Amino acid sequence: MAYEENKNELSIKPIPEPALRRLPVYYQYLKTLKNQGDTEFISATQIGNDLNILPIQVRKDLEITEIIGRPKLGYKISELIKGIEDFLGWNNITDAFLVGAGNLGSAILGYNGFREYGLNIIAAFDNDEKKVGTEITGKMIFHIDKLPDMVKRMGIKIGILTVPAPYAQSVADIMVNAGIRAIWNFTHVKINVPSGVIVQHENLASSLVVLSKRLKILLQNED
Amino acid sequence: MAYEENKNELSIKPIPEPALRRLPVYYQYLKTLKNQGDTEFISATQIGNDLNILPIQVRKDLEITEIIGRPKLGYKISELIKGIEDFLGWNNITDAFLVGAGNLGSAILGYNGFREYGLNIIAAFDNDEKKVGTEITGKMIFHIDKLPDMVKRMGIKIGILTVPAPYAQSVADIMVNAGIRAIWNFTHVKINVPSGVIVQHENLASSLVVLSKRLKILLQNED
DNA sequence: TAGATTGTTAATCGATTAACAATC
DNA sequence: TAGATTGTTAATCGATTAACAATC
Repeated sequence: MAYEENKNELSIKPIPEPALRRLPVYYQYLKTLKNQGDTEFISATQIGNDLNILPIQVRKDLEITEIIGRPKLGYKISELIKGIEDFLGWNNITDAFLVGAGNLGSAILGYNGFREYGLNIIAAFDNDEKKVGTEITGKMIFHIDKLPDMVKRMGIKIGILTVPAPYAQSVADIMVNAGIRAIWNFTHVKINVPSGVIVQHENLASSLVVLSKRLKILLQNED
Repeated sequence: MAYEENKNELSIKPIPEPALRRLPVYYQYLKTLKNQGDTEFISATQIGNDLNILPIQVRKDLEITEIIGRPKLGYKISELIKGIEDFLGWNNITDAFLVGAGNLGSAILGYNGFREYGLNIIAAFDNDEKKVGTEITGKMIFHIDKLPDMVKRMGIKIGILTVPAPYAQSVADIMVNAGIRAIWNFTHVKINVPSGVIVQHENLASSLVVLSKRLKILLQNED
């Protein structure tokens, strides 16, 4: 019947972004639990306590991994970890390039933790001849002119943008023309890209505003 | 009458966090407009077009600054800028300390843009004797042992945490004991603080997950 | 067994979007 | 004046939270 069409297996249910953002938090927590190694199962109640999230929200969030728990026992830790990895596709690592090997760029290059989340930054680019040809924490720095060729040859889809603000748009243009489909933008400049290209803007000013408003309210309530 | 009590001037209406996060985006945009200097007024329609936000949402967001626009004309740019500054308290600058003068810490120290958003990082701390006593982009590096005294003497309320993950919790404890009330946490470790202290966790893994899911969906829809 | 915890269905809450009279 | 744009009130949408039977 027509009204049952959307019940079929292929219908893609949209994943709420807030839940998506919480998954890596659970993941890191579960990894720690597993390393401690003193329990095989964990309840949503316990996770919620430790992470300051309501248990019902924990259950809802974990539901999207399609891992099922057992009443009374909770969830099997190893299953949950595997479930999150599978859902987020962390088994097959995605390669990325970074452009702008300044302090922030170097910090990101040096932080190998993203590999755990399926992202491998394989090289960096800069226009500073002094940096070109050197390595930062094991990653080669190439001249920005080499980017288009290398993106095409290696089929790179993700670019990390850590250049000074005035260069942000022009470097983004180079990325897009080369075939980059997703830009992780760490500059505080809004960049324009054609449709079919994603920009994830890491907006520190927004976070700062939230922090200082919360602090202000906190301090106000004290006097 | 009792039922009118919550209508009084003093009742604090909660500010939706999503709207709060968008304010700095409008602010940066308006500053650029002002510098170009070719218009005195701007409509929500125009802002929405340029920023890819629905005009009605722009109006709702700007409403919280209590700046009123004029039908047909729009909002006066200079009033909006002032309105956002006032609402977010950017006139009186807040001082902050940063702990952990590695690459990421240095990047944040070197980025003077936060002063525009009311935050002034006045010094940094580290436990590396080689760094102590030196300056990074004009900011002195002190030994971490000096932190408690200086926090108390200067009445610092905000601490920025950019130490390696294993030190995150213990440094946070030092901050809290010293009197820090808000911690901007750039490590990927969840830290525990007593009530009355705020933690703003800058979770890059969450952003990365959103970016890669969106990219995956984009690429899937192409074949 | 009794009690804790699950998955599921329903209720609530808050943010986004729509509708529209007022107006420069 | 006519039309674009405002502020405000109402409708929609989606995420969070509550309720509860099923169950190890």
